[in-house]
Order: sequence, then C-alpha cells, then structure tokens
Amino acid sequence: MCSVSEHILDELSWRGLIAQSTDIDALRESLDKGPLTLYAGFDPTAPSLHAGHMVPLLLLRRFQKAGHRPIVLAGGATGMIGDPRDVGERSLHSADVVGEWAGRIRGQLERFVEFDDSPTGAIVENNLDWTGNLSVLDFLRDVGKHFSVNVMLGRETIKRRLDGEGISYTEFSYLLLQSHDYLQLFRKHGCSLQIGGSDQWGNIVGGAELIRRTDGGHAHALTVPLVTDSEGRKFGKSTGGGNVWLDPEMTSPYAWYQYFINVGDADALTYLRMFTFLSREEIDEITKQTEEAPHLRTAQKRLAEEFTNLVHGEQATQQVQLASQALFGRAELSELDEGTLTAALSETQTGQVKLSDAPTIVDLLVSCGLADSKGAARRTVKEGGAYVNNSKIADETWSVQSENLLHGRWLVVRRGKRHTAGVEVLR
RNA sequence: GGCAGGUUGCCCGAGCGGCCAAUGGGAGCGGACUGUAAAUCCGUCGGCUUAGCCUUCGUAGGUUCGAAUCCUACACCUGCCA
Repeated sequence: MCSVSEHILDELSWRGLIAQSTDIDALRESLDKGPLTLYAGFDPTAPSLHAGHMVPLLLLRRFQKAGHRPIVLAGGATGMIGDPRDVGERSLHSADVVGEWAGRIRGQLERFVEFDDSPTGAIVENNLDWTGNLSVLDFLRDVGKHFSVNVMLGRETIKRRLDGEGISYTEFSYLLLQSHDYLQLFRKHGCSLQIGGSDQWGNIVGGAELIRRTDGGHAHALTVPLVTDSEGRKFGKSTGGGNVWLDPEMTSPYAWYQYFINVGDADALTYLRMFTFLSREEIDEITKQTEEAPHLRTAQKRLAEEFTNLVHGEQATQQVQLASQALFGRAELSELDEGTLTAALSETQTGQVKLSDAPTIVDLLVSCGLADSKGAARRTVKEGGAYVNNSKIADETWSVQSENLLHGRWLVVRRGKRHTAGVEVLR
C-alpha cells in the first residue's frame, strides 16, 4: 500500500482519477476534518454492472480506506426514468424488470465496500425509497421550483438532443431526480460529496446547488474521467462488441481475465492506476519493466490478475490463470494431463457433439459458440483461422476422428489467435 | 387537430420500379507483421441442405411480369402551426 500519510486527493490525482471538482481546496479541508460521507449512484440499466462502473465504485472504496464513509446508491427510481444520452431517447423497461436489476446491482455494489459499525462503515440505499411515493405536486413545488429551465437547456447533452431527435419530458427531468437524491442523502446521512463519471457533472452540481438553495448547506462534487482506451473508444466493450460484465454468468471470469490481458500497452498502465490498489512504487516498477521489455506484457498480466482477483476472488483468478497458461502456453496440448485440460477447458465456452454424427470442423465451431452460424464457421475456415488441437484446419469437410480426441473425449477448438473453446465428444 | 419531412443491415448513412442481400464509412471478425499489444496492409462482414434457395429496407395490405423504391391505411419520430 502507498504511504499512509499521502492525502487521498493527491493519490487520486496521480492515479488520474480526477476530472472535475468544485472547490478542491474546500473539499480537502472538509476531508481533513474527519470522516466525510460521500456517495455514488448506479442505475439499473442492465442486469449487471460492467467494468466501466468499477471506476467510481472503487473510488468509494479508496475513500473508505482513507477514513471516510461511502454510500452506494442503487438507482431504483432513476433507472425508471433514464439519464439522457446523446444517441437518443431510451426505451423504458417495466417496473418489475428495473426492480429486479436494481436488486442484482445492489448485491454487486455491496461487495466492494466494507460494512461495520464504525463511522466509516458503508451504507446502501435505493432512491426508490424516497422517490417511489413522492407526489407530483410535492416534487414540482419542492424540487422543480429550484431549477431554471433556461439553465437546463444550456447543458451539452440537452443541447445535442434538442438539435437532434429531441428529448422527452421524462428524460429532461432526470437531473431533478438525481439532485433530489443528493439532497435526501445530505439530510439523512450528512452526505456532502457526490462522485461519478464526468458525464455526471451536471447532475452532481445540480444536487449541490439544490442543497445550497433549500438547506443552505455546502456540498461537493467530484468526477472521474470517463474511461476510454487510447483510441478514445468507450471502455469496456469486449472484443465481441458487448460489454464486459461483472456477473460471471454474463462474462465468465476467464473472459474477463482475457479481456484485460489483451488491452494495449498504452491502456494497461492507465488501467493499472485506475482499477487496482497497487502502490505508486509498484506501478512505477511495472511501468519501467514494460518500457524495457514490452513483449513480456508485464503490465497486462498484472492488471488482469489484480482486477480479476478484485472482482471474482483469488480462487477464480488462479483457475483462469492456469487455464490461460495451459491454452496459450508453449506446451503441447497432448502433454497436459486430463485434470489440467478439463479444468482449463471448463473455464472457457464449451460445447458437445456426438462422434457418431461425424461432426465437421464447422459443427465444432458452432457447437462451442466460437462461430454464430455455419456460414460464419465456414468463413473462419476459409480465412485460415480455424484450429483443432492447435493444428490449422483448412478443409471445411474435415471431420472428427477418434484419434483426435485428447484423453478420449476432448477437442481444443480455436478461432483466430485468442478465442479458444472446448468441445466434448460423446461416443 | 392541421401541414411538412422522416423510419434501410450492430451504428452512421446511400439507394427512389428490374443489374439490390442492397454503394460508402465506422465497429466487429480472420490473415500477414509482432508480443494473446499498437500502427499498417489484405480479406471478410443476413441465414441455409450454398452454381441454388429462404428471410430482410417501420407494420399491414395493394398496384405491377417484377417494389427498399409506386399507392392506401396504421404506428412511431422530427419540425412548423393551432
């Protein structure tokens, strides 16, 4: 760990975790006065959080370690409305769906902060608790009255939406709901700092402003940069195009690990600072090694290990590391003992075929999910990207023979350089 | 409620009666190079029992030998007016 004496704000600064802040000196003063209560909200827009959510979530944990009290907020109410985004109006999900997602997300949030009776023990909230029964009239009079539409229209996202396809009153109101959350938490828990992604800046400041107007209180805002890769693409899109999810059912620990071991050099060091708790000294050392011997991929390996550890635990991390070594290592697959091979393959996607069906390479690729359709599988073979047990298969009529089987039942199927899966062959 | 414009494949966007499974760009995928990196170059990019067939251009009908392209109704979006 880094030296205890380093101020949390200085740490966040070298980690590249500060995008914008209201009066930073005032915040520093407040933090120095003792435990400060802060919060970050997470809307249930899907059944799981994804890798990008980890930045603010881990930030809460960093503050907790530095002696402050975090509140994790599941957006059961705000998730019903939808934060406006540039691409256009969201489609609403039913209350049941949002409720279920909020519950799942809440469970994930709870894993990254510590709960105890101390002044820094974490708190979990769901904004549906104070928004669900709020009457429209109360809302419009007590909250709405403090917001100027003129100012709201000046916000970047709103302007873009007005220039484009427009925006519903529902989404336009989102700012008021989130601002109201901040006010509620300020009153209930004395929460005086809200953190979030830089796209949340307007919403956070809106809340601080509301607190000042209604209660004359002083509240802070702090945002973290939106995580993108070195190309400026939004972070967390897996190679398959979808998100990298925390839920192991949606993104397996193996896939999670593989995603991070594959990030570019330029991103690995940045991610190491943002997604791990490694000290500045350790990261400096890794940086040095990466510069001297980039082909060793020290940064990527460490990042994948640390981050998988954090999200999926040590045991899962060891398993996926062993699996990765077995499947990407230099060793001949036939030299792996049955236990190692079975363990390695069970971390990946797997499929089943029957030997009596005389499955072809195309069938294998489809059965384990490495190809979405037979057409895609044939294309892969034609492109020279199909492998069985590390041997390239260029003939799409190639079919499984019993002597191909490893330990009498396994085939290691690969698509391209880095997509590996197991197929179990039943006799 | 009235008038005008729009709805195309993962996204953006051409097409405006046959040569359209549909130009182009982006993303994705595969190959070469390397380091399970970046950049670059090449290829690919609806499905199938693949010289053919099937389903796609908001939804449902219609005109036509033939429609993403024309007509009608409906839905949704945008703008202006009330």
